[in-house]
Amino acid sequence: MPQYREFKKLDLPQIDQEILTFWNKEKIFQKSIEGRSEDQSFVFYEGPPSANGKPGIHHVMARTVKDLFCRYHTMKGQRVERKGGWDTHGLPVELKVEKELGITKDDIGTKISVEQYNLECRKAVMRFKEMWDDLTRKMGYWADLDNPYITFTNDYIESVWSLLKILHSKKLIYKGYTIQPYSPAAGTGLSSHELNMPGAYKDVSDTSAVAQFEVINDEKSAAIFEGNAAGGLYILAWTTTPWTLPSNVALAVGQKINYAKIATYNPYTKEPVNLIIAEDLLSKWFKQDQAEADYESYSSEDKLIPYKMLGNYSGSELEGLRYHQLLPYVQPVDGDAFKVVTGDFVSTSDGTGIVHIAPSFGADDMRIGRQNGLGSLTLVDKQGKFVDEVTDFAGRYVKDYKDEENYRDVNIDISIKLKEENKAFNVQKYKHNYPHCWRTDKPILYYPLDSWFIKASAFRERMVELNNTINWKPTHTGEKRFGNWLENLQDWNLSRSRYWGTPLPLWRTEDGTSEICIGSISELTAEIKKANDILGLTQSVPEDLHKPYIDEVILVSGDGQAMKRESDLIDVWFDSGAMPFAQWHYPKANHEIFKNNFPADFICEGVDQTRGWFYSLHAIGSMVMDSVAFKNVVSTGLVLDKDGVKMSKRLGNVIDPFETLSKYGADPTRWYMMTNAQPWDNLKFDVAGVEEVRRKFFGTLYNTYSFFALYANIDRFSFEQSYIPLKQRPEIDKWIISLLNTLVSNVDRDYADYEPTNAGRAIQSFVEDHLSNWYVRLCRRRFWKGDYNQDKISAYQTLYECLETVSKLMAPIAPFFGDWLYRNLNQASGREKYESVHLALIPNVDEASVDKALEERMDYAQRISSLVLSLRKKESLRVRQPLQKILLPILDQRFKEQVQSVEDLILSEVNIKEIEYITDTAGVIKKRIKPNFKTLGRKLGKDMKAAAQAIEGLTQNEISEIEKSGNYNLSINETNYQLSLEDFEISADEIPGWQVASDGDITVALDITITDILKSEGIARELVNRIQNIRKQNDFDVTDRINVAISDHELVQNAVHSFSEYIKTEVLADHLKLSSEVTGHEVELVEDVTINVLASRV
RNA sequence: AGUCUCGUAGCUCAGCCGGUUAGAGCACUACACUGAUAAUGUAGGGGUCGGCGGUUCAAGUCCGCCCGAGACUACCA
Repeated sequence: MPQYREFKKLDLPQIDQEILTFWNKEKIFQKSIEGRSEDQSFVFYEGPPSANGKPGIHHVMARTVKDLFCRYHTMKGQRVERKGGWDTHGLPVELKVEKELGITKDDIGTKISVEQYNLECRKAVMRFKEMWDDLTRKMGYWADLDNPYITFTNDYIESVWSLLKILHSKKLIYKGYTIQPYSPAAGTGLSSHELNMPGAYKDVSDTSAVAQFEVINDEKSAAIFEGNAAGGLYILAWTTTPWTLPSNVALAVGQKINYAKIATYNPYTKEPVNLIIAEDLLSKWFKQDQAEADYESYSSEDKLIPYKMLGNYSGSELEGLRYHQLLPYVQPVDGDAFKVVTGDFVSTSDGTGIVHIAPSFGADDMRIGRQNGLGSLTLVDKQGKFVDEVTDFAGRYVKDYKDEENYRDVNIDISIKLKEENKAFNVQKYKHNYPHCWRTDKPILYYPLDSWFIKASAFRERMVELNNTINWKPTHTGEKRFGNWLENLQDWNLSRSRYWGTPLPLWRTEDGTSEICIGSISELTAEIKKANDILGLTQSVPEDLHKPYIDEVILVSGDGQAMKRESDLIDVWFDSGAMPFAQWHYPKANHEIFKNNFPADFICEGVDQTRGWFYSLHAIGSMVMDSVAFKNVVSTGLVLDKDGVKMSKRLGNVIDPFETLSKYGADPTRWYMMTNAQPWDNLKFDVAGVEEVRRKFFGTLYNTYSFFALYANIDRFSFEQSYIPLKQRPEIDKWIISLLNTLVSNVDRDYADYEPTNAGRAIQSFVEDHLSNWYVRLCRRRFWKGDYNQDKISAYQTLYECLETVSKLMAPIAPFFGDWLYRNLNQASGREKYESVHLALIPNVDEASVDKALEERMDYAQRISSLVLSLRKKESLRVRQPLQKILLPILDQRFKEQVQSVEDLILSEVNIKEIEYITDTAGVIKKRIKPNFKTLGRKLGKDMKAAAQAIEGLTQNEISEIEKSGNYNLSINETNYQLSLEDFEISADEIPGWQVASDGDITVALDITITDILKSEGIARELVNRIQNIRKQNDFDVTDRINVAISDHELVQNAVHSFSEYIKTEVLADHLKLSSEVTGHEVELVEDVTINVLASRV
């Protein structure tokens, strides 16, 4: 018969190795997929990582979550394919290459050809693939590494194009311009990624100005002009970028904000003026004494400038007012201008409550401009200089972009001009947070740039609707973070002016009248042929669809004009969001596969992907398929260092995943990550925690298995006897099986609900607290004592079943150890046909074996034992010393019956002869009464406090009265309340004359009298213990029989005399004798008494 | 700056519908145990549950404000 494998010690990294080799050799991963039917599929999408950087410990986190649910569903009998993937395009790749080559974006096309550059990117992008694959294997992440999808392949690009074509044909793709961060110093637009680089936002001190915009007196404004004091009527607007003032086309007010009209004098020109400003902000610009000063008697020499209130207007009343252009260099031709509009973003937290609008230089401004049909002015060029039309400032940089010598801030000069022309109300330095270009360290500006867009906003409501059907873990990420984002969804800026990425498949005629979107290579082939024919060219489809080759392709419009490709690339997020389609090269191929694999049942990535991959998947799914792209999504938190600080190379607190895996093994790492905190909370990663998991959980489980293996091998237990019905098993077996089934049911539910932490913790608590620390400890003797009888077989079967079930339940989180344990059991017993736990199924719950009453009484047994042990401890009575009895007050019959049926367990656990149950006769037990707040609170309300006091003051007699009659009449503040037994919590408090210990409603007293016979038995047990130690020291086998000789000391005489048989059985001795001449080990029996013991093998 | 999340013992975390001694593990201290032993048990110290206010008979739990940490978003003028 095969033996259960036995080990010297627990070596988890070694187990990883062994199981990895086994998986490889037997192709377990493939079998786990192929063994499941295709119509039982569970669809998982792998979010593609970028292999141009090394994997970190946080990747182990997300991948553990991914892996465990895929494994779980496999073990539920589903077919779970996991196609790996690589994200290969995009800015991070380009930046890295540029850094390595020591070039900047400007050098591309000059110092290095685009061809060469893209070649470098292509080389760089898979640089760490091997390392990633290695990590994947070592951490036990099952994914198909041999057939990954790769975003830079022609097939992938073709699929992406086909999606764009679908969107294009739905008229969802348009060219427009948006306001984007732009670095005049570097001459390039910046991505939000670049703007989010650390240090990009800096506190800077800028010249800010409050400008006076003079309102035109016309029909519309007549009402506002009414009651004016001397001087013109001006609206005040504040800006930190005076250089945008020449491009001003509107002023925005808040619809619901209240504005005041006041009369005062301009602080620079001293001219009388009427000003409009948000009422709440008056105090920001005017002091109390200015309000109190007399407006009429002001003269220009006075220091104090008075003001007086003239009227109040709401924002809506101001809407539509016209004003004279502030700095009339150029007027817009593409729309209306110089009027007051309303904007929802206007607040009164800063400035004047009125916002100056220059659509070319602000995203909000642009948006509000579009909404109101405003024109725009762009009086600054791409170098950041004023254009010629701005006569007096023409050619001057709006910020110091070039480190010019004697650079003079043009904003100051503009402010001076405004002051002189009675157009400035206030000019001062203002400190604020402003983004800077990470490369040049110069302030960026926001500039209108041409872009291609997807009209995602048209699907806003549908996306929100679909999102509500997605199961998000945690909920708030989906409802709040993602949901809020969708509700404010803007169009998707698709284009990127870069080099290494999927080219936009759009060709346009010079004048923009004709455009074509290419959706496939065959279409491109046809179009090229057409162009060749008409334009007389000899081009062909490029072998590589990237720049620069694709840019060389000229197509032809319906009317015979040449069409050139729009030179932009597409956003990489579109690449990754296209993976449900593109990973199968759909729609060019694999229609059936695609149909079976859309949408995903489950995806998982870090929270940082909420607006990234999660969004791009969702958006494309919604727009193209009118469907969610995934049904369940887990977003994992960040992995921080043990002090809660983000890991970074700079701080040197980065944890190398390979080191952790090889030192502790994959399973403890995974287990720690899943059970220490919910995976969506940030994890403070501390290797000490991994070590603790290894020791406590894996160590305990290993010990339990080792214990089982040791005795099962001796008894040659291999589960060959038929399964003993639970009814015929001892109480404790039924109990652990009941707990086990409860565990299976909970864990199965938790896994199904994407709650790995609860699942792991439940398994851990079962193994540590119940299986090892209670079941095995109490049952030890059943395994090593006596014949191979029904009781023993029952013990083996029970323990085996627990271990086997645990191996299955833990396998999703700890795939190596789970499989190792399963195989160790199964190979010896041959109980199941599966060669790996990952091919097995999560066991079914046997509802019939769950016995809550049994679980309750075992809980009593544990608590009572614990109380007795603590009493022993207080009295310094070691457990080996038997004691006669414990006293247990009983409050109701059920409790007594429950305890009685576990009495034996308690007695042997705490080494006591009997339990004396004491009922409440003659007031032996003193009781304590407490109100049951839950039931009483509802009844009594305000009287609760007084009632609690009254109840706690009840006498022993009154308490017994309540117990007997079952009700009590309580009168509080002249109100009578009829209370019943359930409104009280009565428990035993003390037994006068005895030492007691209590835990909740259980109270125990211990009889500490030691009779002679008890004392002898105690000594006998001490002897057994010493002899066992000697056996062990001598390296006897646990089954060896021995002869024993003991010094003839008076202390041991009685013990040996009365308990000879007991001692002999315990230590497997054939003979036991007392002798005056013993040459064995010298051992201390009790304090100050030393005897000699000789144990020799028969 | 906004949105979201979090704040419970020295550390990592539980704490369900609000209900009265606020728990567990680690660490620390002491004492036991030792046919599972690179384990284990018992006991002990350690908390104004981030702060303030509110709702309620009752708040760690619900509400508001503030402080602190983090993530995401951001030209708020």
